Amino acid sequence: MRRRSLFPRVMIDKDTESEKSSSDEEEEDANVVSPEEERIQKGKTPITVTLKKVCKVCKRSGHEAGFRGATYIDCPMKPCFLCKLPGHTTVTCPHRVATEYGMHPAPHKNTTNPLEFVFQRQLHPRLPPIKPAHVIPDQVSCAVIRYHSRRITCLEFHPTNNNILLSGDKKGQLGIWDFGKVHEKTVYGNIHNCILNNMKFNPTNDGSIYAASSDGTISCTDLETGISLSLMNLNPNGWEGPSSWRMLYGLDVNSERNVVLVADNFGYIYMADIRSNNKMSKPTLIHKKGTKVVGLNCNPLQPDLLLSCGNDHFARIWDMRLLEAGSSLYNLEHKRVVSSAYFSPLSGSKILTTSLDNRIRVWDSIFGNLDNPSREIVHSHDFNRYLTAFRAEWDAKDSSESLVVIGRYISENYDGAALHPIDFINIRTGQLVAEVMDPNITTISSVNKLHPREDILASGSSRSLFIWRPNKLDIALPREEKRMVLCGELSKKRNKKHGDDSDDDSENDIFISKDIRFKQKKHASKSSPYKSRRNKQGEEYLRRVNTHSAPPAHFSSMYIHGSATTPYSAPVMDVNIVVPASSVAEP
DNA sequence: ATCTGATGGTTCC
DNA sequence: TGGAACCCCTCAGA
Repeated sequence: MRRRSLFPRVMIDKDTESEKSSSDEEEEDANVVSPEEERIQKGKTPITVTLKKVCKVCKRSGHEAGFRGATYIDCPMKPCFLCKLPGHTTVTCPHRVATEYGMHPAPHKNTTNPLEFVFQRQLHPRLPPIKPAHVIPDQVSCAVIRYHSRRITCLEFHPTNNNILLSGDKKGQLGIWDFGKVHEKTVYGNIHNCILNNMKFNPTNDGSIYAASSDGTISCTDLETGISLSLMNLNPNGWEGPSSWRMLYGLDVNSERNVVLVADNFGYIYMADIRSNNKMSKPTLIHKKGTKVVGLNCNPLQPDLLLSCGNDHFARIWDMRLLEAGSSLYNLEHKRVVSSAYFSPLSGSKILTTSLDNRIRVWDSIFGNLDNPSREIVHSHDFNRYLTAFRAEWDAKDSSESLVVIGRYISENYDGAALHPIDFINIRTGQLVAEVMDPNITTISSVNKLHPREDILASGSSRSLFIWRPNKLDIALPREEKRMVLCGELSKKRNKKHGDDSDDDSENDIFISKDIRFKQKKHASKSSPYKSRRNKQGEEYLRRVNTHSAPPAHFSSMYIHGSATTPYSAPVMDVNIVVPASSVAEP
């Protein structure tokens, strides 16, 4: 009291009535002050701080954006966060209800023109149906591991060993995980010293991998020894300021020419010879000068056909034999930054791009008209600064080249939990085929890769890695493994400050592995269904005690649309486009 | 439970 | 062209 009397009295006035007119924002409320306090203050005017409920997005009062429970309420003053069009919010966006909204499915050609017929047959000797439904699992089990110290930036499956997943992170570390033997992982932390942007296996030696990093180098790392050699260093003089520091983003290998292709943040492409490990020729400007080229992809059938994409809003097709500035064969225009562009993995005749305008674009044939995409699928993958860019990735096992996987940015309220699923999309129809999520994984899985040979999905979410596979595969597992249910932290990360840069993060791993088959939402029960055990290494883990029968089907980890066995429980709403009201009614 | 700090890149002027 | 402002659903650790 005595102390306070030295200062003007500060009143905190918490406003709960958002409906109040904004005119009273400026005026000071008449505060009720006891006569004694008034005497102490001796005429000092109280300062009133009014905490008015204000929309954190547009800073206006009358409505609030943010989570209400597990449902995110959009700011009505902004265009739809999903499709970016004005007039409605994400909640009522028709694309949220159905990803195929506004879609013109790939035409089933019923042509009588013999030329077209021949052309069509040449492109698609047989047009198989999308990967059969039974191969898209209706339930998945999942393994989780965390050994990266920064968020994951890229994933790659081993070309011959089915159980090896390679992962790169923002710090430049390269992780090798044998998810067959859940515990086995290796982290190489001394290859790069900042973001590992892309990696690709050496086509002639699957024991080594090439990686492009923002430190401006290409590395070739032996997976066994971790010994790495540098094929290129674009910053030989070290840091001379941001205007000269070159970072490498896009990377691919042209196996016919034995050349590693990389692209930098200033719009240039570089080549390095695999055999001599030397930089070849001079760099070529392939995107707008000064803009980042984030992706390079060689055509699987004709490696001299190159696809690039970047921050100048274009994906561009090039002929390697005539590679010079401005010589692109085609420029595929986008409305915003293109974060990935890939030829289809089998025929190489389709193109799939992911752009920050929240659209996945598909060109059905590189031999056809490339002026406009064949389809644009509205999908939430606009990302913020803390996430790795989303990329739509092909399923190389789908002979119809229709199935694509991509993580989703905006969450959905799944039985009270805000989850960010990983979406399987049929790019011929725009339909959402399946969504993968787990009630325990609340983070956004922006990095996803499908196994080239097996029904396995790998995801990178923040610093964690996930392996998802259908439960039906469990049938083939030995009994003990089949029932193996690990959940929880096996070892706590030591508190370690920066300083000695010893990079022995493998010592600090947090390891989590769990089976999510029967996982229920967190708040369902407070008592833990897990018991503490120790594994062979003496590490503690938690094992699920089977006290309950299987939960309701809608807690399964994978939701299949239109499936009779696993009902899709995401909210179904009327498509009702409304003009945003100036104020949203308070609950 | 609540808060905070580390973080980039794009767009606009 | 450069620089500042801005950016809707982060994440992890304290």
